[in-house]
Amino acid sequence: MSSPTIKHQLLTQFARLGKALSHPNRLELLEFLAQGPRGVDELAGVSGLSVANTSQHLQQLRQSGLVESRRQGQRVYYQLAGDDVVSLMDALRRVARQHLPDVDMLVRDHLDPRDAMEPVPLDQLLARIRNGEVTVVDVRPEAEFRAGHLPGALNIPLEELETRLTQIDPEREVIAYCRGPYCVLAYDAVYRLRERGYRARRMEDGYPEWKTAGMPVEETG
Amino acid sequence: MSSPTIKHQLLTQFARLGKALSHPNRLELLEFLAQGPRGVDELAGVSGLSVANTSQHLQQLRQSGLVESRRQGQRVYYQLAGDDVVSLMDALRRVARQHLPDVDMLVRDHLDPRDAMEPVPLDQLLARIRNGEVTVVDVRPEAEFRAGHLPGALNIPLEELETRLTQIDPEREVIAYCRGPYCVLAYDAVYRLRERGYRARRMEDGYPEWKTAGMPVEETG
DNA sequence: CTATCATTCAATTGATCTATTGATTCTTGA
DNA sequence: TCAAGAATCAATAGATCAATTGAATGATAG
Repeated sequence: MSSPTIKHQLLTQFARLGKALSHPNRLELLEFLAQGPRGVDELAGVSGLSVANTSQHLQQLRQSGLVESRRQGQRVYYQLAGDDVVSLMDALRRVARQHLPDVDMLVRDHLDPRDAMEPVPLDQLLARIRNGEVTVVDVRPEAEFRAGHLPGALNIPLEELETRLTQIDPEREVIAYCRGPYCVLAYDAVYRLRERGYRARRMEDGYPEWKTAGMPVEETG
Repeated sequence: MSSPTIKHQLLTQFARLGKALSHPNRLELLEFLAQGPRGVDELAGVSGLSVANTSQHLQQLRQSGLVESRRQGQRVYYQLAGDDVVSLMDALRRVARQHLPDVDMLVRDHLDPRDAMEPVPLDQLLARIRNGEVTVVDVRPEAEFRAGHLPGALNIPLEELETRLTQIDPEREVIAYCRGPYCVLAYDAVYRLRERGYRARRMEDGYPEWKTAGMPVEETG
């Protein structure tokens, strides 16, 4: 061994990252943060955790280098440390899907059946948006939509889908998207739209991946 | 929340993967396994762990889906579950390097100074090997070399480097490689060769990445 | 300066993880 | 069938981690 000490130090550091990814609550927080910066209470709200607990998990994430925080007024905003964190989570999901039978089963049983309709790849979609061929529907809650969305997207949170169907042209194809590849919102939306006769498909991946891929977005700053 | 149960189940499964990556010894085992299949006692030997401990870590890795095992005779061989596992580890290293100051410091202080010489990218190297322009030196132990190596590579384990210098043509450029991007063996080799006046450079990444990239290899067996 | 809100800290308990030890299973060769 | 090597299993003690609780900090509005 040329330098076991350095090697071990490096491995210990890498393991810190793994530890950060080893708790479901932290992974959920990372998924929310992939949407964009969020405050602590906001994150506590959507994840159903106590504020103190959320804060502690976020600090672990910060110490592991996955997220950063900045203070703005009396609240603290957390955000992913970089796009490579999104890539890391993608790699994690891909391996899980590929090699954990339980994951494959969950996805197959609960998500895939609704998705016999193949998802639309990002790059193809951009061209069709510019041609005005499709109606892009963002089914996330309004707050997330406001923080950033696809160009020309129509925001219809899932709960309002039935009541706002009239806003969607039945002649044009509908592309729904939400938070990410395993976000069920878009699946649900496509499912319900198809039930009503719309030609609906799901966008492959979600908003964070779209943005990470360098595609144009509309942001409210 | 459309289906919190499924979501939570998925996150829990993803967390299993993170847990597998949360201990330095397991990461080290994964790095060795990235070289190719290995027996338990072999892994225990190179990692310095007891056989029982090694076995238990390997079983955790297997349960997390990262590695597979098969019995051959009286010994059990473990191997990575797929190339996506290598990608996952790459993503992990990249994020660590980017966002953990300690890692960047370690790499900068101990590895980078020896590497002012820029590493050779994989794709460029292949062409130069075929032209016969370079001497490719594999500095890993002989056992690992035998399991698989770059086409035409010369195996000179680091300890034997000084005694076998005569086998290297001083006129041709030397490209050294070993186990991976953070393997210190190749750094050491380049450093020592340069001390003696050779034109030596390091291959970017190591044998596992080369093989994963679909490049040609020579395998025994 | 005080009251209030958002966040963090500190301390506790119960749960999970790790390395070691010694016994056990499984396979091969005699 | 028996003995030996390889790997796993089972049980233990020490360490680390997670969620809760209540107190403490930091920033803003009045």
